Amino acid sequence: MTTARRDTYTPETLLSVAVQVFNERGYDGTSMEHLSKAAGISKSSIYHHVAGKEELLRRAVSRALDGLFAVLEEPGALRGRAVERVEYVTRRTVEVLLAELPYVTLLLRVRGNTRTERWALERRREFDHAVADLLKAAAAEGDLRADVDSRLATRLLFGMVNSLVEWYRPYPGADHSQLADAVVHMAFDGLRTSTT
Amino acid sequence: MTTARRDTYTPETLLSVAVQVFNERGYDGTSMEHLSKAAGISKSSIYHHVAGKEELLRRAVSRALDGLFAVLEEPGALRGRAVERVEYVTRRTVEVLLAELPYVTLLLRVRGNTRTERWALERRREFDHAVADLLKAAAAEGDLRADVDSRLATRLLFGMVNSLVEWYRPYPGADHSQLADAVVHMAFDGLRTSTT
DNA sequence: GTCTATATTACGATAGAC
DNA sequence: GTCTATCGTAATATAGAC
Repeated sequence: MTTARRDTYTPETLLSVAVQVFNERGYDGTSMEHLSKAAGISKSSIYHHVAGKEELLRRAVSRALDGLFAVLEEPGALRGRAVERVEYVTRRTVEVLLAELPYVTLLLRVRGNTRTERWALERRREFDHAVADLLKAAAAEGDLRADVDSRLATRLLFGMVNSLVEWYRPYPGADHSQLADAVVHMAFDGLRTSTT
Repeated sequence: MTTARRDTYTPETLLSVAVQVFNERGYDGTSMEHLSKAAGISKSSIYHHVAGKEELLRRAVSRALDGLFAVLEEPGALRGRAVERVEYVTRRTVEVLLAELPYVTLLLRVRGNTRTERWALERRREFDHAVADLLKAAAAEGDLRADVDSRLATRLLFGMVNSLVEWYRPYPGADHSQLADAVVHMAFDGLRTSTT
């Protein structure tokens, strides 16, 4: 668990170490002792950079949420037919998830035990609702199946997207857009070769 | 399966209380004090029924794993075209997940911090691998898309299925087969009305 | 079977030297 | 900025009465 020590830490560089440990052991399963060993500095040195464990969590989930909400403001999410906007948001959500993998991973595992965690859950709900509205509009325009509730479809869609954090591990030169294509294709066209 | 509250606890009735608290607070975020208050007995009384916190986790994930692996032995998973077997296993997995919701929920959240958790993760991998083999066979028979890797397809499929534990809450008279239909339909035929 | 009381360790966080 | 030392609390688990 102990890693090589760096020159000096900033809140940001310390955060990257902490998030990695949080994701390996779980937030509640990670002690300040675990963090200090992973960072190569003492427990008290960590408190020089951040107020405590929960601030590290807050910084991490904030970064993830900022990335996700920014997608909703991009032109591709605001213009065109609803179905195209849904596909765009889905694809970009995958890309943000992969680009900010450790931070989004931590966000998706928050349980709600502290105020910070409950705030994160609330913001996630806002994001999901925005996408659910898009799905509903796409169904109303006749481009998406109307026999499945939009809320259910959104949940299944993001269940699939979010599950990427459970197994995807980046490698040098990884092509995120290709994986995003596969996810969008499966979500909108399904696994089967021909519809029955 | 009896759910009636008894005068005194057995390991099984205590387990149902513990699993509920584990799922609300997370396993690591749950103390024996939390469990004792939820069960209405003292901490030391819990130790009369089980050896400790980890035994409760082991019993819970074992129950979930037994339910999932049993699906693979059912006739529908062993006979017929591969694509039909995949659909059958998917549908039955959803049904087992919903029938044993608290136990499967806990299983899907283990991180691997203890030996019990690592054993659970290993068994989950075995299950996923069995389904990936089925998917590969279905693609080889031409019934499933061949342009998506079978392991990737399996991961996305079960990402969607497993995400049910994040939001589904049972209610009296709930129709699990209907939800299972919706999941299978979305996974195999997609969200779109017409393929492009 | 359940309780109170307690042993023992681990945890988050702080104090103060350098 | 980092350290050692430590505080106060909360954790898992046990002892022994009833």
